[in-house]
Amino acid sequence: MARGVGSSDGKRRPITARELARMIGVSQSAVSRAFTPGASIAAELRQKILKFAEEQDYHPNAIASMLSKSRTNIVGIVVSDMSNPFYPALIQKLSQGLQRIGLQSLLFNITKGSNIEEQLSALRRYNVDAVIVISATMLSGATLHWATEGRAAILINRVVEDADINCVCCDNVEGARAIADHFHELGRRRVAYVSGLSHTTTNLERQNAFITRIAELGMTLTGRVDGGEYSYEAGRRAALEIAAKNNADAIFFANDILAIGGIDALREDVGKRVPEDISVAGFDDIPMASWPHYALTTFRQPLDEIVTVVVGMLEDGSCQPGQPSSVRRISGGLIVRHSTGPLG
Amino acid sequence: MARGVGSSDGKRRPITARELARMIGVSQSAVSRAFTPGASIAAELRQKILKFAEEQDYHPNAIASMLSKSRTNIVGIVVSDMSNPFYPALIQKLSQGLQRIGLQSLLFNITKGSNIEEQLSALRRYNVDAVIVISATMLSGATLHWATEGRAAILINRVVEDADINCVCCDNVEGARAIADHFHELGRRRVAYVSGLSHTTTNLERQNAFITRIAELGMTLTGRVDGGEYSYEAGRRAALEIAAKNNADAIFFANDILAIGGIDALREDVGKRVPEDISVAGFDDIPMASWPHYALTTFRQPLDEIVTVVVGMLEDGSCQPGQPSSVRRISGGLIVRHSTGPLG
DNA sequence: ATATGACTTGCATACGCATTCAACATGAAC
DNA sequence: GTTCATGTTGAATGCGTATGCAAGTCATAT
Repeated sequence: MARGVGSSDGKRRPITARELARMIGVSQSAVSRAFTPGASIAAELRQKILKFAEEQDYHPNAIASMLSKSRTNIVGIVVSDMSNPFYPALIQKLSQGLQRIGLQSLLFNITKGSNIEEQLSALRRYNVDAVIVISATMLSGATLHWATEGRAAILINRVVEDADINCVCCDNVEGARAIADHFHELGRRRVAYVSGLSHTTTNLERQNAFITRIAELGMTLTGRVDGGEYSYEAGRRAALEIAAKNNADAIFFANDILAIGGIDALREDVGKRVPEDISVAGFDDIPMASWPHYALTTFRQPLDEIVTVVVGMLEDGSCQPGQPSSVRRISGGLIVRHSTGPLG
Repeated sequence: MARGVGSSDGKRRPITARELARMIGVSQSAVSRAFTPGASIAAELRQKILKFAEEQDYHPNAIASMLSKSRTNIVGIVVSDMSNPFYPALIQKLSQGLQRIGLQSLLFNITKGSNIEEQLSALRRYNVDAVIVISATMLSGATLHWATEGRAAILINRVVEDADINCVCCDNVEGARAIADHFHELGRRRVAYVSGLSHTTTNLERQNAFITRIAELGMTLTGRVDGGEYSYEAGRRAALEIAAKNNADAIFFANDILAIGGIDALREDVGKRVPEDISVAGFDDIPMASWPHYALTTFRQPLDEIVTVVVGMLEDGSCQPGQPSSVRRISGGLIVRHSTGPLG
C-alpha cells in the first residue's frame, strides 16, 4: 500500500496540553484556559503557562478544539473560474481579510470535468463555518442550495433574490447604465453587447440595464452576442461576429477579459481602430485594463469594499442561518480610459 | 459580544455515527467500517448501512476522523504573489490535482503587511498533512524551515539545495540558455537582463545561466536591471532604464509579466519597435504572452507536469519527513512568438 | 468573627470517529 | 466430530481540547 501523505512515521508527535500541564503541575484545563481569551484564569498563571508553552513548543491542536467546540474557523471558498484575473485578485484580498479575523480559507475549485457534488460534500464533512461562493457559474441553484444548506453562506457576484441566500454584488445596473451614458456622451448611437455566459445573473443584470438604458437614450442595439464563456478567446470571437455586420460604433463587453479579447480582434484581425471606429468598454477593472495598449474604459468593481462587507457579515454573524438574508449592492465607479472616445 | 461565524444557533446538529448505528441496530464500529474502504465488514452489512446513511443524510464528521486518525487530508498552500497570473493558474491546477486524490487545499496568503509567523502557525495548529510553498519570496529560509519542520513539504519554484527540503522546479538553466541561444540565432549580440527579485532562486538561476551562456556565445551583456518585484510596473521601469542607455538589441526578462510591462514601455514610452529594434523574451508562458499585441517569446513552464510531480510526491509519500529529499527539475519548452525576430 | 461575593482552579465528561481486542460464526480440512 | 483458519461483529478505549460544576481561596463587608 502506498504510504502517502499523512502516514505517521517520521513525524514526532507534538506535545499535548495534558503533558504540558503535568510538567508545570497544573491541570489541563488551566492550559486550555491560558490559550482562551477571556477565560477565567489568573493573569499570573496564564503568563506562566504561556511561558512554558513557548519553551516546550506547545501549540493547541486546532483539530481537537474544533471537535469540542464544533466550530472550525474555516471558511470554504468555492470558485469556478480562476482564469479571469478578477477572481484571483478577489480571492487574495478575501483570504487576507479572513485571516485578519482568524479564519482560514479552504479552497474548492469547481470545474466542468470534476464531480461537483463529491467535492462539495467536503464542505459538509469538514464542517466549515461558512461558505463563500464566488460567481460559481457551474453551480445549479439546487446544488448551491444543497451545499450551503444550514450554514452561513454568502454569494459574491451571483444574486438569488427569491431564495434565502446572502449576496454581495457589485451594482451591475449602475455600471451598465454608466457605460451606456458614457457611450451616448461620446456620440455613439449604434451599440452592441457581448455577454459571457448569458444565463449568469451578472450578465443578465448588466445586459438588461444596458439595453434598457440605450433604449431610453434613443440609441440602437445593433447586436447581442453570447461568447459562451468569460474568456479572452470568447471576446475575440464575439468581436469578429459583430465586426462582420459592420454596423456598430461601440461595444459593451460583459467583462474586461472579454473586452480585451475584443479589442485585439478588432485591431489585429479586422483592422478597426479602437476607439475611433469602434469604442469598447468592459466591466471589472482588472489590472490588464490599465495596460496602455488596451487602456480599457471599464466599470470598476470595488474589491476592497466587497471584501470588507463579506468579512463584516462573517464577523457579526449576520450571514448565519436563521438571520434574515440580504442582498448587498456595492457601488462601483466608471473608469474612463482610451478604449472609448469620440467618433473619428 | 459579536455572534460571528460559527455561533451555534440556527444550525441543526447533524446525525452522528452512533445515532445512525442505534437506528439500524448495529454498533457504531460497523458504521465507521462501512465508510472505511477495505475495512473488515460484510459487503451486505456495508450496503445496508450505506443505504440508511443515505436516507438519514448521515455524513462522517471529518473533524472527528482527523482527531482519531491524526491525519487531516488537508494540504497547506502558501502563496505570496497572486498578482503574477502564473500563480493563479498553478494554484488552480494544483488544487484540482489535490482534490483528485482526496486532499483539500488550505490557502495561506503571505504578504508584506501580514504577520507571517502568526499566519504560518496555523499550519501547525491545523495539523496539515503537507505544506506546499509556491515561490514564497517573502519567506526567509529560517521561517520556511520553521513552517515546514517535521512535516511533508514541497517547494515549487524555489530551490534550497543544501537544506533537506523537497523542491519541484522548472529547469531554469535550460530555459535561460534556450533564450540566449535564440537571441544569438537571431543575430542579437548586445543583450540585457531584467530580474524581478534579484535574490530569489528562480532569478539567480535564470540570470546566471543566461549570463554564462551569452558569454559562451560571445555576446555582450549591456545591462542588468533589478525590477524589485515581479510585476508589470517593475518591467516598465526596468525597460525604460535599459532604453535610456540605448545599447541593447535584446532583453531577457526574468518572467512574462515583467516582459509585458517592458514591451509596453518600449513601444509606448520610447517608441522602440519590438522585435525589430529590440527583441524581448520572458519566462513562464502566462496566458497574456500569447495575446497578439505582445506575442511574447518565452520559455514555457509545464504547469501540468509540475502539478503531476507534486501530486505524485504527496501520493507516494516520498515527501514525508524521514525520506530523502529531492530536487526535481521539470523540463520546459521555448515558445517562439513575434516579440523576438531578426534585426530590422 | 462571620458572611458574602468575586475569582480561580481541578475534575470529569463530552465532542464523533477509528481501532484494538476478544468473542463469535462459518466452513473447510482432517 | 474435532480442529483450525478466515471472516465478521461489538465493546471499549483513545485522539486533544473545552467547559459545566463543585471546591477552594481571598478580600471585603457586616
